[in-house]
Amino acid sequence: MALWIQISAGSNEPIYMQIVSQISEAIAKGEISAGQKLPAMRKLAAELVINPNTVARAYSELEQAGLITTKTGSGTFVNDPKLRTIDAANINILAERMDSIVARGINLGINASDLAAMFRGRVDSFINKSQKREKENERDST
Amino acid sequence: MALWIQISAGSNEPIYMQIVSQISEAIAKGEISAGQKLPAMRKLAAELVINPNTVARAYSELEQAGLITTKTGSGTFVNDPKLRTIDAANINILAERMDSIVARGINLGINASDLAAMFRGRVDSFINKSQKREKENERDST
DNA sequence: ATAATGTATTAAGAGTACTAATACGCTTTA
DNA sequence: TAAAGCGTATTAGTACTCTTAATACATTAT
Repeated sequence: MALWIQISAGSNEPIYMQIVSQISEAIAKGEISAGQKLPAMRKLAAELVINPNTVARAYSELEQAGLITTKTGSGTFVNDPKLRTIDAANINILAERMDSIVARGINLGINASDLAAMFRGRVDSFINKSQKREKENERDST
Repeated sequence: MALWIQISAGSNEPIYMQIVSQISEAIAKGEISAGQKLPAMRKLAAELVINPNTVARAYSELEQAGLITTKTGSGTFVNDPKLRTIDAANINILAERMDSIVARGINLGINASDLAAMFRGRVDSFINKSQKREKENERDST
């Protein structure tokens, strides 16, 4: 378990957001499992050569999103996916973001079928990794 | 043809971006057709009670995205969709945005099938409107 | 106790978003 | 040709965000 997070300083995306995105996606893909401990804020900050407050900001966002839980003195841990609840407001935000992508894709000249297929492909790549992980975990615990 | 653009001042999304999004989606849905003239910057600014420069900023973004063309002295017009070219760089950006949405959806507890179906639904709603428009245009020109 | 971890506060610099005021150049139209 | 309409460009200022920095504090683990 080393350092899977890569930040690019030249990006227009804020550093704390890059961290949020990468950890979010890692959790969705099952690359980090429930209960697992994330790197300590100071350590991660040192490895990425950024300020600890920036990491704290990222972890704070992730906690607010319900993905992790921080315990003072102990560390930061990934939540159990089963605890997550589907909120209507979040669904709406997701729908709006989808609309934005759909408009962008169509305006780029991509037809409807290709666009849907593309999205399906991205979903599958998440699920495949997630299922791989589950198998590995089963084998490990055996 | 009145004013379909609605901006909310309290939104965290910048005003010029709200304009960009709404016009982009309107173009994708075919609610604005190729060759059609957009509202003059000053007029739109007056109607929305915002600064003309903000509208100029929005139109500038749309032009850079290849969706519209501005002609000094004449006005701003929607481009012909057939002229749009699919760029690899844009596809990658689209893929990244999809990944972000997929992670978000899965982490919210939505399963893969539902997520893909949801996206498909958004795509269809665009296409349906687009086709409706095409029929109306055929009828009008008859 | 000591080390490790997260929390909180305050301050400052850099960059971005938006508004504002204004002037200029091109095109259409009377 | 002159006026009106439209987009372009520049400069300035205010407000907000991102990031770093320097600390100090509270809780937990060893």
